[in-house]
Amino acid sequence: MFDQRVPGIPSVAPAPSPVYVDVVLPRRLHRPFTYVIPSELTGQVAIGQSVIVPFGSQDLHGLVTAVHDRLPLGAPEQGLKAVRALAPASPNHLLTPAQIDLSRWLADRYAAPWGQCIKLVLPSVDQVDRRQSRYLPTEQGMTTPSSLEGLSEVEAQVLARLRRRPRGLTEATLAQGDKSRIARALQGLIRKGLVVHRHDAVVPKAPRGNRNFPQESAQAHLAKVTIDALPPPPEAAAWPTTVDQALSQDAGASLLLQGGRDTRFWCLVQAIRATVCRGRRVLVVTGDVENAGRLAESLMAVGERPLLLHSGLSARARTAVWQSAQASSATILVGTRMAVFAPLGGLGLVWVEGEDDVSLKEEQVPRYHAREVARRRASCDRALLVLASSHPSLESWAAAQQGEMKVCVYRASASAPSVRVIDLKAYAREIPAGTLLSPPLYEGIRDALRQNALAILYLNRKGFASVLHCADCGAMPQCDACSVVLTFFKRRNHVRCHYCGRTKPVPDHCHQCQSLKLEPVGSGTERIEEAVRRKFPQARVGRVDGETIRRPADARAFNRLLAADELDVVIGTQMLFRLGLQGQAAFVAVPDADAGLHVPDFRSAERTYHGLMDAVELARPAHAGGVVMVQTRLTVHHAMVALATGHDAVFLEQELAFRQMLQYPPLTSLVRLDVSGTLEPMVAQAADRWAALLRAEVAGAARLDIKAGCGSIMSQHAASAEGESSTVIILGPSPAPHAMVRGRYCWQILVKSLSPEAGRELVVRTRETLERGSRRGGLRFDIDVDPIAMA
DNA sequence: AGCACGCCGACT
DNA sequence: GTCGGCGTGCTC
Repeated sequence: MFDQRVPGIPSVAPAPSPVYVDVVLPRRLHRPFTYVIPSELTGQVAIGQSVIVPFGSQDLHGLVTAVHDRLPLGAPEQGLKAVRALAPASPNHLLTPAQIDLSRWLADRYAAPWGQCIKLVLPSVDQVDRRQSRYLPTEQGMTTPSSLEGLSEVEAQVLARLRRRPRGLTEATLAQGDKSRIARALQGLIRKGLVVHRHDAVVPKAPRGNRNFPQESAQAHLAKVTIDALPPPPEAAAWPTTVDQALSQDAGASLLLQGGRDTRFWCLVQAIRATVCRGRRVLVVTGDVENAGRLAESLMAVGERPLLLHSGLSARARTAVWQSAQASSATILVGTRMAVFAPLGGLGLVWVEGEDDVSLKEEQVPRYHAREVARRRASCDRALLVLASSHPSLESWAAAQQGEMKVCVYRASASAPSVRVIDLKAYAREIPAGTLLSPPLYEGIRDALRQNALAILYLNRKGFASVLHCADCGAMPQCDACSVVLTFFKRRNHVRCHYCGRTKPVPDHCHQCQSLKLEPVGSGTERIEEAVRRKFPQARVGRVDGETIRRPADARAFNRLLAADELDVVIGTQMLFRLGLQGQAAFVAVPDADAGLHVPDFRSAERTYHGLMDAVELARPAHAGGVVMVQTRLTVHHAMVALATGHDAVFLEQELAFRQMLQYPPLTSLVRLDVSGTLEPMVAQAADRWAALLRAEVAGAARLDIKAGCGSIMSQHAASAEGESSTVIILGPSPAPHAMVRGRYCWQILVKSLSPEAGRELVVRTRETLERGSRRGGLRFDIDVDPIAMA
């Protein structure tokens, strides 16, 4: 069809139609695969097009990333398969250049296979409906008497069933109940030529209906008027002007917004209106499903019509939302992490709500951080990026300090409760063993009960490790090199650093105060609930944690209980902050604020501080009697000082200084490498090999630097000690904190580097060499760029 | 990633 | 002997 040469005119190199395509498949594969374009598809295959290709024994949707008119380098010369079909010409199967770029960026940024990244920008590539493939008896299978063949019992049964249904049966129908047995029999029958497996590569049906919008509340129209008329909260008076200026900048500005939940929501509504006025679209991303739902509902209540996208929706519902976003029928989309890839064009505002939330980081490959993707999307569309939270992440705050974004702090001082930091050491003798109930805490609860008001106890015991601490001063032994808490191994009687893997004998005295009372901590918090119940037998006590609140329905039930005034004291973990109890408690206590510091992670102080801030937010304003008590043995810790004085900057500046001193993010860039497999010695050996490879590369680069530059010769010793002079530092390998996960042994290596690219590039290069070697023992090599926690 | 194939132990 | 569980290697 393309080859319409006019006869008579000599064929002077007519632009040849491409004959080969590179296809990226939605699998964990690092390279594209080359296919032949069959003659009937000549001229119809373009970059960005989704195609159906045979891959092994299955048919897959893949994405065309390149077209060639001759065999591309590296492709096998024979045995190439042909593209089976084009995916239907629906927007569902066509990536825009922007989406291709985003997926490519993601693959580079997070050292992830491109195919996996494409799944995020085009979820429907993964949906070739396998249930539509059918098994059919062949002619031979229809005619041969089954008794004659060497068939197993199951094979004979399956063949008999298929003979009765010459149009074939789907695997789902055939394999009811007994999957693998029948699948195996089918393979046997196929091998014997009695059955064929036919893939019609049917594309999933287009979803019906337009129920993608959350229910509109009856008062929405009225509400819109109300909020417009509502004066801005005094602390955020400057916001409308700030947003207006930011939106007017053509380059795409970034703002770091810090404030309470209600203030932030007001700011969001203002920003949305200003953006929509300019004819541009809005993407709002937040950490958890409930919050996304709540935001969407609140936006509905003020008259907006956001699309809602999160992992709680069915695949079909998600596809529908995706289509609506692409079809431009919506201007606002609210959702969780995954929503940051929604195909919403012409963005004017990208809002990350709760930008410090760790759930914005995906823990599966590709291990992206939605905040970073949001940044990328905003910059591609020259949109305004707003990172909003009650307490900024250190990353974002440092970026603001560097002048990369403007900071807007809208704190309503009037709504702050009175905060008291209690020194547990001072009450050591008065506290019943293991209960942590100091006299002031006890009084606080009693006062709240007397007023018939709510008391909340926040127990931060997430990710507890076995750690030693000094009973006198509260200090915890740390790794000299990594400055993270050392984990205590009782059986081996040693302490170990999870970052660099070094072990030491258990120290016999505290380095801070020379006390000899170093003891393991960790069990005290469990007894608090019991102690509260015993001390206040008349109080109605409720517990909120991962066990009591499993589903959103549980949270609603709990809220109903509270609303009906059925609870006096609520004890809980971070889960407390998701219930929307902000500003409701007369008394909030944190019996053991240090608990969060017992996590061997350089971010443990930041997490602890954020948890404490969230706890403070649960209390009423001081003028309404709101009191917060925070108990600690580390009263001089910057988190406690910041909390006691109410000056965020105390914490942020001090913490940033620590990170700088110890070369942690945000001042350096971190990559965690996971080596896992079924045989421990092989895993350990492979991890050693990778670390050695990395060190060799680093040393090689350092030698080059020396030759080129200063000429001073680094001694062997200094080189192997990886001194400050090096821009890349390799820590480990060490067994992962949870050394065995699902029968696989895990080891990890940390790569610290001054430039993010240097670390990433080094890691990717060495993985290639490593994977070229043997892959026995089920070894896997995973890369986590900017890890948020140790695995 | 997902699938087939092959080897091995448990059971009819 | 058959069944089904894993470990291993391959996919244009």
